[in-house]
Amino acid sequence: MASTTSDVPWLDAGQQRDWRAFLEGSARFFDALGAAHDAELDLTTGEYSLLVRLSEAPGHTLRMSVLAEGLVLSRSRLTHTVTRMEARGLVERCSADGDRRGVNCRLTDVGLQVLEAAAPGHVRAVRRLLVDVLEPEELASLGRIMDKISGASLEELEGTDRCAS
Amino acid sequence: MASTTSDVPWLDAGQQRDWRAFLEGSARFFDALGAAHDAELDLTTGEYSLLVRLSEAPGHTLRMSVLAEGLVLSRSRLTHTVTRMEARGLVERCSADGDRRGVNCRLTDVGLQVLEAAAPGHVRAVRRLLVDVLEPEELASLGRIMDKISGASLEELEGTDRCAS
DNA sequence: GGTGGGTAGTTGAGATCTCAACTACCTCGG
DNA sequence: CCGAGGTAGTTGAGATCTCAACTACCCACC
Repeated sequence: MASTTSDVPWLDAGQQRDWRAFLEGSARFFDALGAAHDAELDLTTGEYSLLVRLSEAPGHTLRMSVLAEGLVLSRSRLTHTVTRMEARGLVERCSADGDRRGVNCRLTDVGLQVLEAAAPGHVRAVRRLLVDVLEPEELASLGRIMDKISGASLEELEGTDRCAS
Repeated sequence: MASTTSDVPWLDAGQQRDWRAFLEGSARFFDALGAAHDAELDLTTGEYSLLVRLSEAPGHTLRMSVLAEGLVLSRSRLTHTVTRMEARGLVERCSADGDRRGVNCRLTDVGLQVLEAAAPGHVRAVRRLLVDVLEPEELASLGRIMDKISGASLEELEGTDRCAS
């Protein structure tokens, strides 16, 4: 884009390069990670993340809304995903404690087994594509930087329910 | 995940944190960027990127395969996307020069106008969510790091056609 | 000069995602 | 109590994406 119209703070060449590197790098990374999952695992990356969250939760159980927020999924998308995973027996819904609107999602034994079977392949892929590609201090920088980015986006969408519609 | 099974090089706590920061940060960022596009622009982020590529190409024209590779899209997805954009008059297909299998995609005048109308809002969002959030040297680091990540993923998928099926 | 193997792009059906209702519940003020 | 307004989750229809054929073409070798 030529920067003819003024009063818009265009990006300079370096910013442009860096931003595009981010755009392209994440696209390629998530694409390659997805390909690795397709090739050797029975779970998409999204399903895997969902199971991981549950496996870390007390009682292997989490409220739908907590899952949605944590996984950066819309409520609707989570509903559909959980429905599919429930049909496969990986996960089950149970009504929540006090609030009768709430629904809990619980990891089943089968789900745990599937997760454990998938974990090595997943971790190998994350190493191959990310962790082992960077110097330790680069990985740490990436972590710090991405936290800042998370923060800014979170702030922008607070109040809104982009991922909670 | 507890790391009981051995012989898999699990991530240590720091690596885990950094990797998850990347995962969550990109998800939140692209979600927020998409929301910004929805709110003020007539183009999704993907459509915007496609128009940008064309606008930078000689003759505002690019081969489908080049577009697909550059945008990290499968051939099939690009076909569908271009079909929809062509129906909106943003872009047009024309048969390529020497190779009669090839198809060129060209930016139309309308497409250029729409792109120019969208650019300020897009750039503002990228600033707000990324560029202005980071110190200049952080943005530069991010760029370098993401280039390395791109490289690793590209290497992994070379030969394969994950994004060219 | 034709045949085998590759490349470019498309197609359509099924899977997934989005968006806007919609149900059911909670909460709080009056 | 009851009603208004908010929250949790679901639903279904339409949009989009994926995957596996499929068409058309190029190339190189015999």
